[in-house]
Parts: sequence; structure tokens; C-alpha cells
Amino acid sequence: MGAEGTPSALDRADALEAELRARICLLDYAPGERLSETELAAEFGISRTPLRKVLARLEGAGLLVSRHGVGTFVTELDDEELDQAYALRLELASLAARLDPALPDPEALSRFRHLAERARSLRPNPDSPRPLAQLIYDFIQAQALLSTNRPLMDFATHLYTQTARLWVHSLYTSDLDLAEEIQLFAREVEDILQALEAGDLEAAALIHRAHVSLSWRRLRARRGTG
Amino acid sequence: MGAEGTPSALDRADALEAELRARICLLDYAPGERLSETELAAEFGISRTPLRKVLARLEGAGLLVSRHGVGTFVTELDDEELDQAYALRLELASLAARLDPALPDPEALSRFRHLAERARSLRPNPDSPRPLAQLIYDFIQAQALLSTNRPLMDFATHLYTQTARLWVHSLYTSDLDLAEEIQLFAREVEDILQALEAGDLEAAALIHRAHVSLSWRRLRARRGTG
DNA sequence: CTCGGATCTGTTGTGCACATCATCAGCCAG
DNA sequence: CTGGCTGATGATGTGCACAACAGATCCGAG
Repeated sequence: MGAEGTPSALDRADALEAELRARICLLDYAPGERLSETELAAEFGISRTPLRKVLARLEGAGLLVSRHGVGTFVTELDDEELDQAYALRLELASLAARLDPALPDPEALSRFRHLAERARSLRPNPDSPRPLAQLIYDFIQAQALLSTNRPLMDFATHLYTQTARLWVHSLYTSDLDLAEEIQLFAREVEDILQALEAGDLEAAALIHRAHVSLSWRRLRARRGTG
Repeated sequence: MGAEGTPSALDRADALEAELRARICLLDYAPGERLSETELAAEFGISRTPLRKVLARLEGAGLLVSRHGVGTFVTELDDEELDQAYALRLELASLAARLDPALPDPEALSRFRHLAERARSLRPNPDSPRPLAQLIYDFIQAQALLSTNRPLMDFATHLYTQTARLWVHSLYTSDLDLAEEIQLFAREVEDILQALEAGDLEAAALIHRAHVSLSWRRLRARRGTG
């Protein structure tokens, strides 16, 4: 592997899908926003046909929905579904450590150390929470390797995707305090790293669960205020 | 609603997707089997293009995978992933009753009664476990309405889809005894119906969990034997 | 007989032209 | 002024022809 000299057709489609997934999660495309097939096809230098296949896959994954004659839209979550997703994330955080725990190998550990370093050196950029969003995106993907239960981790990542979009949206609308969120996230990564270095996956899961819970609480508080 | 005189384009696509989902779950298409875009398009009287959109969505949902120049295949689950899915189903059964329980309305109750009646009158057909598979398929979809937590129930249904395919496959290969499975399922539906009529969702969840666990055990036993 | 390579066949991927649908602006009747 | 109608516009949906690709087949050299 690693011979990326000749990106085959399927790899191109997969890369495109990953790129669009990231854009949706990182709020480059806001919930409810319309995506133009024509514009996207032009941007990536391809025809509408292969682009439409990728959009269809994202539709199957529940991130997009297309309406004939209207447009293709990023899915939205109402408050109720957001709460349900958060409640599920709390439960799943415990499950991950209990069901099929996978002790992180040295490479994975170094990846977490790198994440912690990035979190420490992250300074709030008033007009763009994107660096933080990107950091959390990478963090979740690293965390998905802490259990060998693929269905569970796939679903956990999916739920993160759904909740993070609304969470990042609150950063953009200043419902959440960027500097505070950065500090809290850095703390979470540090704590989890410490637990991982001690080989205590259960502790790592508990820490993660606590932060998810607190994050949810802050989001609800601001929701009521706004 | 209910005016089905003019099936719009999008409805057609949705119906087609539901039909293919059912065929995959009911093992009309076995795991690993190749699906021909040309043949399917001809069968449904449409061109390859709209069919490909549906296939792409199913690919996004993790039920299909297409390889350039080779074919489109129904995804396969190895034993490890099957075990992980079963383990998850056990946990989720409890979660459904704990998180967002939804007491069944009279209509839902009557639907369960109808399912129980079908289970009672089901006689083993030596060459076709499909009626049982269809019955369980309907049962799971009815059960998905017992919690208002949509993300949870969607995921539970997805996991059922993954495990049921292998389970039904074992019925086809006679690794499982059809008559025995019919009897056990009828018992499960009766017990759950009783719990629902008493308004005890937690009991219903426990019963379901027990049956999932026992079903898993039978599957593992036959796997070791075969 | 064996092995290697060209070729052949069938598959999914791509591009393009057109059909179908939903929306909105503008206009005309009331 | 109001209300509904009609057309223009731009979106996704569809069909078809062809390209790219993988595997099987066939043929010939050794």
C-alpha cells in the first residue's frame, strides 16, 4: 500500500466522499444548506454523474437528502433528536470500554500525544472555530480505534458526526464560548492520554463520557438562554 | 396522505430501495452474491442510472459494495463482526426501554397481536425459511416503534439487518432447525405481546434480550459443530 | 504438455443531452 | 388592491453511448 501514483476511479470516489463528509462535519456546509451538484462537479473537475453517486452514498449514510426539483440539502437535527443522540453517546462511551477494548499500540499513543500537543497550542481565532472542529474530528477518528468492535465504533462516529455538527454550529453562532471550549477539550485530551498511558481504557471511557455529558449540558443551557 | 395514484420519482426510488433492502435481509440475495445492474434495471423497467443511485445509497448504508469492472456485491460479515453485532444487540435491547420508552398505542398493539397470530399459524416449509424471515422482518420493524429514540432504533434495525442475514443463511444451510426456530420465535412474540399489553416495556425488552442471547448461542453452537 | 501473453467479454464508471419537477416572478382578471 | 394563473428558470432525475477496468479465454511459443 501507499503507492498513490495512480489514484484509481474507486479511490477517487472514496476520497471525494471523505472530503464531503469532513466538510459537512466541520460545518463548511451548515445544516440545512443546499449543495449544488453542478458547482461541486465543476469544483472537482468531474461530471455530475460520479458526483451524484457520492452524494447518493452520503444520502444513504443519512448526511444528505435530495429533493427533486429543489436541491440537495445537508440534513438537520431538531433539538429532540440531538438530545437523543447525546444520550446515546453517553451510553456508548461506556460500552466501548466494556465490550471489545483494544489497548492502544505505541503508534496510536503517539497519535494521542500529538493531538494533546495540538490542543495545548491551539489559540482561539475569533472568526473561525474550524481549527478546533478539525482537531476534534481527528480526535474522534483516533478514538474509534480504541475498540475492535467495528459496528459500535462506526455508530459512535456517526453519532459524533450528528452532534458535532450542531455543536460546531453553536460555536459559529457564539452560543458557546470558543476559548472555554478549547480549554475544556485540551483538558479532556490530556486526561484521556494519561489514562491511556496507564493502560486504563475504562478510565479513558469514563473521562470521555463525563466530557460528553458536560458538553451536552452547556449546549442545553445556551439553547435555553438563546 | 394515501393517494398512491401517482407515484412520484422520489417515491419510486424509495420504494425500490425498500424492496432491495428487504431482498437482502430476507436472503433473496445471499451475502457475497453479485447483483447485476443491467438485470435489475431490466427487472424494474428502468435505466441503469436511477438504479445505480439506489445501489449507491445501499452502499452508503453498508449493505452493498461495488468494485469497478467486477460487480456489485452484497456485503459479508465474518464471524467476529457477527459476534460483535450480537453483543451490541444485547446492550441495545436494554437501552431501548431505558432511554426513550414509547408505550404502544392500540394500533401498534393490534399489529403485535397480528404478528403473534401469524407466528402461531406458521408451519415449517422444508425448502423455504422465507416466511419466517419475512415475519421476523415485520416484527423488528414494529418493534422499532417502541422507542422514540430514532437514532437508537435506526441503529438497532441496522444491526438486526446485519445479523438476521447470517441467521437466515443458517436456516437455508440447515445449520439451524427451522421448526425449532419457528416455535421459539412464536414464543417470543407471545411473551412480548403479553408484556406490552401489561404496559411493561422493560419486561418486553428483557424478553427480547433473552431471545437474542439464546439465538446467538444456538448460532455459535452450530457454527462450532459445522 | 506447459506457460505466457494477447484478446475477448462482461462489468462498473463517466459524460452528456434531455425529461420532470418545484419555485418564483410577473401579469391579468376580478 | 388582491388573488390566482402562467410562464420562465433552475434544480434533480433519467436514458443512452462510450470509456476504463478485471477476469476468463484462447492461442501459440517453447
